[in-house]
Amino acid sequence: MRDLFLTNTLSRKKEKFVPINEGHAGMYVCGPTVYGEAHLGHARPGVTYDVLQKLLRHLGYKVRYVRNITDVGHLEHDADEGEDKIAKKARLEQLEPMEVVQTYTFRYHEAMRLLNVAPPSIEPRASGHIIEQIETVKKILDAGYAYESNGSVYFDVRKYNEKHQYGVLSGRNLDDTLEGTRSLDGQDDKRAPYDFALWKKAEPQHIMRWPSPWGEGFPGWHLECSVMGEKYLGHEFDIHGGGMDLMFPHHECEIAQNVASRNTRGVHYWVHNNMITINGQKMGKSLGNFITLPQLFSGDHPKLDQAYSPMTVRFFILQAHYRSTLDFSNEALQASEKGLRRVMQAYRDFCSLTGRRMASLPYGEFSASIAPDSCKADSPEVKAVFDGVYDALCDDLNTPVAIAHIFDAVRIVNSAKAGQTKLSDADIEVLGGIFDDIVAGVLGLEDENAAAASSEGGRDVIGGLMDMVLEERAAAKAAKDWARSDAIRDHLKALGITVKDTKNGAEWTIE
RNA sequence: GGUGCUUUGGCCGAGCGGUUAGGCACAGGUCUGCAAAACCUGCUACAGCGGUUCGAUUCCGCUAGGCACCUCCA
Repeated sequence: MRDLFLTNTLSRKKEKFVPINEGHAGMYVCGPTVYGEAHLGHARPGVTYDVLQKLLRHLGYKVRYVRNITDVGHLEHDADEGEDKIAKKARLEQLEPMEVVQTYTFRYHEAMRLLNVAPPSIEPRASGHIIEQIETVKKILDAGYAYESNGSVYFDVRKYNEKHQYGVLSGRNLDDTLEGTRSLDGQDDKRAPYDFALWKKAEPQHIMRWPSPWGEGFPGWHLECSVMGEKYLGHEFDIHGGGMDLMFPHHECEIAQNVASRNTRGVHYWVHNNMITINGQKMGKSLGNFITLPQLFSGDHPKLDQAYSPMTVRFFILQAHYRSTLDFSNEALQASEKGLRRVMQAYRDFCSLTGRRMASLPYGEFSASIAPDSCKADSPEVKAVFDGVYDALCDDLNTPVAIAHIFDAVRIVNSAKAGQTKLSDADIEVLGGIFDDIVAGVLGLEDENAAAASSEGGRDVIGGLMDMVLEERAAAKAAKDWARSDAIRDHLKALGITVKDTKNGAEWTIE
């Protein structure tokens, strides 16, 4: 099996991925808190870990991918009167909290589906694991790393830090943390400002509440990931992903909870994606500078010059390394749109040239037609593409470099199409594998044109009609009736069909 | 204030002690009734100042700018 290297936040270094169980990979990723529309920022982890998951599968691992839905416990502030995000939204919109959860879970799924982000193996919800969370709180209390206070239970960070290291992940020590922690009102129940809630007492007006040994309440935000990760992936598992902004305190608390409740940090590889910025600033809810995914897809936002297709957004994200910030701009998105079009056009041309079919991957599936560790290509150029693509992807998921090599493949295909070069059968097989397994499979780029034209067998009907129309135009051209042939082309253009004349006759694509 | 990251050509964005990343845009050419696409060619940058080195965009130091986390955030 080809070696995969990942940057582990714990060591701040690239490490070779060695799974706990050979041939298997367990991965947990922090999903959304479903109290609002998903925005461009949410697309980044969605796409990043989708690619990681698909790469692992392509390399031969059996993957269990768990991505949670946070539907309770995520507070506005860490203060006691901080309101639950879901409950607040429910109050504002006069809905049941679970109506809010349902609405935005559905919309999140819809956005992910459009981005061709495969659904996880398991998508657990915090509210569905209250019992398990209560059990974990008990264990932490029993271990002496938590205390009850006025109906709430808090994690005793100082006590924990005596034996263990609070801050291993984010690289800070307790004194730094103390120095930076603001004193918020309403924290009287806590012994120290950096202590965090495992269980919160529900105030009388609080709707989402569950009985517990400490009275009616609800679980603290950090708890769900520890609990559900353990439940579905085991005491220890391989990979935990999430946004860099979750590193502290969320993931730090997760590690502390794991150690306190089950005596292990639990996670072997911590992977963190960087943020998407706009005008150099983090795109986020609190700054209000976000563009939602539906807005992006429709173009309906003052900052958008045009609509951008889901695949353009996906390609845009993949053109930067996941650990770098990525700045949103119309220019950058437009460049991605054109670059993507070039890749997909070459993929289409490659298929028609060689009589292959484009990989049509049902939602969530991936392709594995070539072996990642043996390249049978004849030409050095094709070999270089193969090596370049796999080396890049296995080197900490370097998608921008992989894409750079895919553009080399595009050039190879275009040269062949122009009759400038010939491809051997072996070269065709390797290139086919690159397109099917990597472009369509791992990177998850699908042909939006083909999808439109081929829906429900429409391609055959449309194809027949197009043959008819283009024959008509060819006849006009033969008679040098340029007005007529241009009129046909203009008319089709107005319908969203672009016609290009090539040496081999007219070609058409639907926008 | 604490901690960490970052500064690449017109734009986006990789990378790294000695190599042209790549895309977009731009210019010229080939092809073409026109258009589009494609192909070929051109465009060689790494904030500033020092240092280490045979050699630095890449390592070290300083200066300046930017960002993130420390409070909810993907």
